[in-house]
Amino acid sequence: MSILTRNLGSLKDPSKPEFSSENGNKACTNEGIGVDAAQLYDNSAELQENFDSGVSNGEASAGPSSEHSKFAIELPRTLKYDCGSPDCDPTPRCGTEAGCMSASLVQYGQEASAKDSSEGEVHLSEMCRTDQTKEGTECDWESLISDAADILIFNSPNDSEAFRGLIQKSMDPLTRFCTSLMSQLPQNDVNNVQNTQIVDPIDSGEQQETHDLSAKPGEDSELQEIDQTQDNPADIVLYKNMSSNTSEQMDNEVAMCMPHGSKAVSNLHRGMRRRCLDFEIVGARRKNLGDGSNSSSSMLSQSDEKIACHDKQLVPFKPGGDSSRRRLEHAGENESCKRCNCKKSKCLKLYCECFAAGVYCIEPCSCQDCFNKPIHEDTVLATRKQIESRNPLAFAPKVIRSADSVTEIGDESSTPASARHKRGCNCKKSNCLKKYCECYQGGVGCSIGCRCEGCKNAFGRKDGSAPLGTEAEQEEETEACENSTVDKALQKSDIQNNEEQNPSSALAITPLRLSRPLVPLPFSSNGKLPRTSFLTVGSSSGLYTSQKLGKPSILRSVPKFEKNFQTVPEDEMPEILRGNCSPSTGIKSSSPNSKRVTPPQSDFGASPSRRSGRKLILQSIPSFPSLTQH
DNA sequence: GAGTTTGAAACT
DNA sequence: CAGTTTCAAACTC
Repeated sequence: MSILTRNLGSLKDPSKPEFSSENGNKACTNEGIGVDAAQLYDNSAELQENFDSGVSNGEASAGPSSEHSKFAIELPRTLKYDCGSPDCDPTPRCGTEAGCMSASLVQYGQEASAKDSSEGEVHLSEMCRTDQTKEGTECDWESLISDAADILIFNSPNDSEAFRGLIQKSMDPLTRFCTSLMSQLPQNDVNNVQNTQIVDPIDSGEQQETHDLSAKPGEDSELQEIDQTQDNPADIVLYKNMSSNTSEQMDNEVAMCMPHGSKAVSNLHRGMRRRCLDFEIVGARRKNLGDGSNSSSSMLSQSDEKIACHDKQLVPFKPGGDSSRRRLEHAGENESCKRCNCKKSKCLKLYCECFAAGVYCIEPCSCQDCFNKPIHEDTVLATRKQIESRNPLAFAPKVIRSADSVTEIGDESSTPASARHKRGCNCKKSNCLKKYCECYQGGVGCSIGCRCEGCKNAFGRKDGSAPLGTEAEQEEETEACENSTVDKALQKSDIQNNEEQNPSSALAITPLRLSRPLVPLPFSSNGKLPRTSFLTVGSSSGLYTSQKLGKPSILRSVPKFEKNFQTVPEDEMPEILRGNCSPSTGIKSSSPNSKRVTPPQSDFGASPSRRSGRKLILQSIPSFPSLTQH
């Protein structure tokens, strides 16, 4: 609790000392580091603007959509955490996304603070209306809901409750969403809520699908276990709070749907903030999983892996200390979770993988003078803002999934791979055969946009030659996905990536830095290429698709899938939204450097993978009106 | 584990 | 915008 409170306080309180931590003095010296709360708020405003702009681009109903987009962005990110899809490589990406989430959430909260509560209310109410009235939007809601569920689980339980209704709703027809939500809230008992929170997040992944039903029964048990197993009192407290505050939260939920629940709105925002900040909870959860004693653990195991990846984000704070240790152990299993080793950047530059990934540094990091910690949240956000101001895509996923079919982007076609590095590499000596190469590292082929020399990228050469060529590479590729050929593989992986990376996805301007591009940690701990890694950002694709296709198509298609799969893919929404949000969003975006940036493309197409269903959903999700370009 | 290589990020 | 420097990861030994 105390932690939670602190976090909230820090977020809300502009006056809060920027650097409370031991490093505080250093931080001040750092340029750009010392940013005041006002700046942060400004960021929020900017974000807001981005969204609005996106809206303007889109349809008339843009207003609401903007809010949607916000939610979508945030929510999706969360999903990533759990998304444990069986296929998914529990790679670091997860962590990254989580980080994104946190960041996004934070910003979101800031926005809320900065903005008029009334305004927020309107948006929310409109959202509800929109959903009710529009089928297309339904998808959005569902996705949002599912996302929300994830958030709830991983982030603060309290907040999650607020969404509980939404989550439940997800199961129900959207049309009834708001109304039912309100009516249901009262009926729900705490247990259910908790269960929902826990379970839903998991759902996001395929596993989730499989486990959803099974999981629910054990939800209570799981929750209990958490309490029992938790080393960290703080975590326990949080979970318990959830139950205690249920009524209040319920109110909040209702407010969300309620047209004029300014209070509700504020609460909601607050909740989001809390989620962002309360990583401990997640950690607790993880611990739980890590203990593996639970019956539920089995189902969580997969997601757990991912979660482990998120350790950084999830466990920025170590209230208890023990928890972090456990996590580490856990994480150790998956080396995929990387930690930085920054010496001079203070982990506030893109040099820092953690920072670049949008995640906080955690214990395992060997960094020095690290400011990339929750305590320095302000600094981190400010720095981010700075960097983004320089390069809006700085935090976008480095690898953008693009549909092969999509030709608009142009260059992309050169590479067989469906995904591309947003800027392209500039390798001179590695021949794009080592992880020095971001394209290779990201499991994507080089494209025309790359300035590499002697490209031999196993995933696809710059010249467009088939991926794979070198024997050694083939091995890797084979491992990774046999994919060199493969769109399918890519798609499959894309799904994961989308969920994970997307957040920031490609989309050009991600208003909220939330999403962190997945950290390029595609490679498995053993150094093999991550199967999923190459997949890349699907979300962006979603966005792209939406733009191209236009809302109508999207909306129509989406609902269909949604119904089939209640779980909505996390990222897609956000990406799409982002795309809208960013004025420039268009299909292409150019990096400040004039380096080539490939917009995310969607490959709607299908992915044969088992996740296909899910993937489709994600892509289709972008039903937001604002998304459509015209 | 230390040292080297590499290329992105940052700076000029 | 190009060139240079800085940085930290990737890699090698």
